[in-house]
Amino acid sequence: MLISTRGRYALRILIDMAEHHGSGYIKLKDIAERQEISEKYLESIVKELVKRHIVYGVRGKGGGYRLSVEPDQINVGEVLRFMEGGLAPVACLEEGSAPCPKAPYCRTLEFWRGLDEVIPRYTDSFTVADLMATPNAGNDYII
Amino acid sequence: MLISTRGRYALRILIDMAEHHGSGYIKLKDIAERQEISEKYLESIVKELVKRHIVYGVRGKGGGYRLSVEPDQINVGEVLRFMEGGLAPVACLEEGSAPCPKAPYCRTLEFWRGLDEVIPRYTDSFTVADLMATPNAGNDYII
DNA sequence: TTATAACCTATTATAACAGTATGTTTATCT
DNA sequence: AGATAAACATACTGTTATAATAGGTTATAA
Repeated sequence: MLISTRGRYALRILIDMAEHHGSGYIKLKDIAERQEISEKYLESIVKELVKRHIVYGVRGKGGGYRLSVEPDQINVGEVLRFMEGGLAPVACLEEGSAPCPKAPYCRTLEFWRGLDEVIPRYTDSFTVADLMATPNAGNDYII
Repeated sequence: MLISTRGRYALRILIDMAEHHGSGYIKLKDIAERQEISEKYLESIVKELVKRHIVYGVRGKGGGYRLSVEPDQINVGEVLRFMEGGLAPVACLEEGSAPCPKAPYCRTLEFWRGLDEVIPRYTDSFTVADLMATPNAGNDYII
């Protein structure tokens, strides 16, 4: 599995925040209820989004989270990459991994490199705003 | 990680077999030595290739394995898919998984579907013969 | 000063991955 | 016929990542 729940949930959190902006700060508890994800688990995901300055949080009563960037400025590929710690399809292309000694004569390396280009080319062509506008079969979601 | 060692090694085995065809049957022991992969682990991978009729094996002394199909007829995407049990980038698109109840109003589903198309479009455009012909930086591999 | 909500640290259950270990069957060679 | 060599089969195991939980601390508003 290329993308785990961390990447998937991060996108859902960002879309949820974008859809509920304007009315002050958004509580994790509310996101958790709407998205049917454990609040505690969301915390660990939002923590990363805060660290990356995509979201900012205010403590205490009346506090919560807000996007610190417009949805059309949040790149989906970038979010997935830092949530997942990279999107390399194979271990030998993970950044920080030791260079493979077989690389000079490897018959598969170029194939993997190509796949490793194709994925970000796709993911990076989306912003959170694009996801919000995604057409759905039965778009009857009550906001 | 989208692709585990099983998929990676399977391709290396197939390329190795293609490069050493003609001289009778190829012993797993030899492949294991050339590829520096444990023979026992290779067994479990080749087993799948035999099951899929891409490779066939002959027991006993002088036995070994051979490709049962020409390298240009072996699709890389297909090999990866059955070795990995699918290449879906997210759990909700795995075949055999329960349909997601959120699908009708999911803002990310179409995005994932798109990624799930992009990956096979790339992988399926390669055959084992293509991999063999892949240009390398320092192609000094001794066959 | 109490309620609330973000923030922080540690722990845990499960499953997949990557590989081992041991043995059985089938074929060839002497 | 017997030794050897290879595929084939089944079961087990250590390690790691995932997907959370649990329990607490700090900051803010009413």
